Amino acid sequence: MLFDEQENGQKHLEIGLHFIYNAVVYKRLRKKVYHMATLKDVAKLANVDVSTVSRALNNTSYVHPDTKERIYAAAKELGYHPNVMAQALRQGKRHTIGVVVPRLHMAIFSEILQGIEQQAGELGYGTLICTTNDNPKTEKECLNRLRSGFVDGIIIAATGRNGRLLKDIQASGIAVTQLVRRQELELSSVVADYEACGHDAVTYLHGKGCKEIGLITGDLHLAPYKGRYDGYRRGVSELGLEEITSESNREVNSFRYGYDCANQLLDENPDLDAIMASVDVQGLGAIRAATERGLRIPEDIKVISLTGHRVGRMLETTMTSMEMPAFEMGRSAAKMIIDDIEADSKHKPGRRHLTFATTLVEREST
Amino acid sequence: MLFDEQENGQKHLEIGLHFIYNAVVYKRLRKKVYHMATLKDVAKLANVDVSTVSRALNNTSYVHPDTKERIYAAAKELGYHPNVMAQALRQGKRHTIGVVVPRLHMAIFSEILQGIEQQAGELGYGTLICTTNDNPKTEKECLNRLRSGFVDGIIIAATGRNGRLLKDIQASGIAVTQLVRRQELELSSVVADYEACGHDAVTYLHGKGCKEIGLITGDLHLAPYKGRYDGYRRGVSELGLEEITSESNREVNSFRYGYDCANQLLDENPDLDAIMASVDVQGLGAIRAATERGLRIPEDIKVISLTGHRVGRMLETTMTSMEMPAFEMGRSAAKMIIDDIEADSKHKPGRRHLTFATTLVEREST
DNA sequence: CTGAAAGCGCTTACAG
DNA sequence: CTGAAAGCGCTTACAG
Repeated sequence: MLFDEQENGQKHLEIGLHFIYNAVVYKRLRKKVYHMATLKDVAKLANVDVSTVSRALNNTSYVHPDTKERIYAAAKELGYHPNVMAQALRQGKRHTIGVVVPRLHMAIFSEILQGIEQQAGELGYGTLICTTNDNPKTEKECLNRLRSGFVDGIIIAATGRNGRLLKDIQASGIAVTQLVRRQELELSSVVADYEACGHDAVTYLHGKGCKEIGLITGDLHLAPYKGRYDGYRRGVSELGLEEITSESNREVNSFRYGYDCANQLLDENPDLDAIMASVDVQGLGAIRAATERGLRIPEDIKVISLTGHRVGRMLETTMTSMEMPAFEMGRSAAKMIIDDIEADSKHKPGRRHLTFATTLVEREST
Repeated sequence: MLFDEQENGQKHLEIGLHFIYNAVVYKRLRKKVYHMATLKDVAKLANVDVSTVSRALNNTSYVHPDTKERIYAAAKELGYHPNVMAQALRQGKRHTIGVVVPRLHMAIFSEILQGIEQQAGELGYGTLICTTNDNPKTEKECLNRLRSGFVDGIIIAATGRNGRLLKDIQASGIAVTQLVRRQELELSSVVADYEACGHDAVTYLHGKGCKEIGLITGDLHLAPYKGRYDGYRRGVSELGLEEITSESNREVNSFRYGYDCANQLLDENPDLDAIMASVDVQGLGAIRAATERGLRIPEDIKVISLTGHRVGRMLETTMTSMEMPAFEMGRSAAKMIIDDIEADSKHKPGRRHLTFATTLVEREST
């Protein structure tokens, strides 16, 4: 079989795939109960008070050079590492931001995440990542977990079903920024211009001579799908073309989704000359479906993805796509939320919405 | 140009890609200083001591039903969420495991991660993910961050350059399990049988009639590359074939790496009839290189990947690969480390090494 | 059945 | 320049 049913599911077990355990216990480790060195240990060894150690180590006020030296030596000798939980509890700041996304695998989110991590890292923040698989219940659990003291802020590509909870979280003092999906206008966001993206793509294809342009779409409750669809519709209407769309009830970010929709589009529209896929893996499915029917790409049919992902460049037929500056979007979202977190409570920057332009990158599929 | 230089780099900026800021400040939020409800607040409202609230909420000892009801009502009214930092500080357990991997994007790690997350979730643990990009310095920073109170255990696909640090961390009471790469025999591990994988692949290709089989390899300091190479060598020697390998100084987990190595192999061995790629993205590069030379796959040349990743199924020419049970490996690693964490300190299970078998999945590229 | 107290590891006014 | 003390939010023996 070509692909298995669980392509994006949790239980990924290819048929005929077995595994064996070669559990070899090499040696039983004698358990020594080590005790991570604490400030107190350092203080005792350096013969000063814990408060002095704290000040010396954090450079938070003047400490006599000699004392400082003793303290540093003691800390080094004991391999002292501050306990971040205690620091956080005391200071009310965790220097950590939570990132909640539907998925990482084969999705634009893994590119965005690199931007978030880089920017956060530069500003001294760590990230805590949760994947929801677009399940509102999972999302809710993630959010509740994060809100309970793990993070100072949350960046989320939401399902749109926990808007109330997100606003509660924001109200309780944890910064929230929406990423990719602007579901709530009351919360800050960093997104791409999906409407223009859909419009530009259909206009481009028309310019290439296409007359019957199909759109593979997704859940229109989600802003990006809605935006692309709106842009497509506007373009189609401006150009005097017919609106042709398809969707499926499979996992939306999947090869199979694109494959099924493309087949449906081709069945119902024998003269179809272009397919617009919402995301790259759908585009892969569409390319495969067209190829199986003996259609040549791009001669017989053109394929474009509306969410450029790095895989598009790596194919036998590389894929034209509308690319969003994923890395920069990640950086922006991180910057925005950290600004929020660190702002003096009297000067919170307030809600902001950022929209990035997308760019057409021509490759071989059009 | 076909691909840009930063394919796997940090600065992903496709040429000609610009972005605009449409920063629209919709409304300035009046900052209310909310104060997350604490046990104390609940206690006051329910008119009992904090200790009773704690016992009631955690079901940790009998509490009078009436009292319990008052407490539940109060907690609900205040929207109480326990502060995990405080719990962790008090209990010495964080119910969180750190996961340190080279990358998530287009790599097997994102599949493994799903297994880790599922298993951890079932056992009440969260995960904290760090990516190192195989940079030992970044890895060191990640580890130091994690060890300082964030996690109870660390699952790592290591660079192999911080072995000393890892052992220190283990010694300091934080469980450590190696994943995918068994670099240190003193630390537990969950890996696939790379040696058999390389051997089986070359044997399979020979069975298909191939006589000149090239291997695209990587950093032999890393156990998986070393293992596959050893297996390949054993196979080649058993079969009386010539050893043909190639490597490049590009980012190892990249399309370009595979593309360059395939071209080198084909330049130096005009009769080459098979290419074994270490990972799927290399395989994509090899397919592309072969196709550009007018070679047909699989008729003129066969391509196989030694690390099956979901993308292999989604291509115009689907790719044969040796697949490891990534999801199960993730589950195992999580189970193993949580067993370790929760074991009574007198009965630590000790070091264990698990090796999973890989399975050949035939597709169209061979 | 429930309260008072100690303490997890830190930071930070407050004295001196 | 440095110490003593309070407190972040919780849990858990110890009493009663």
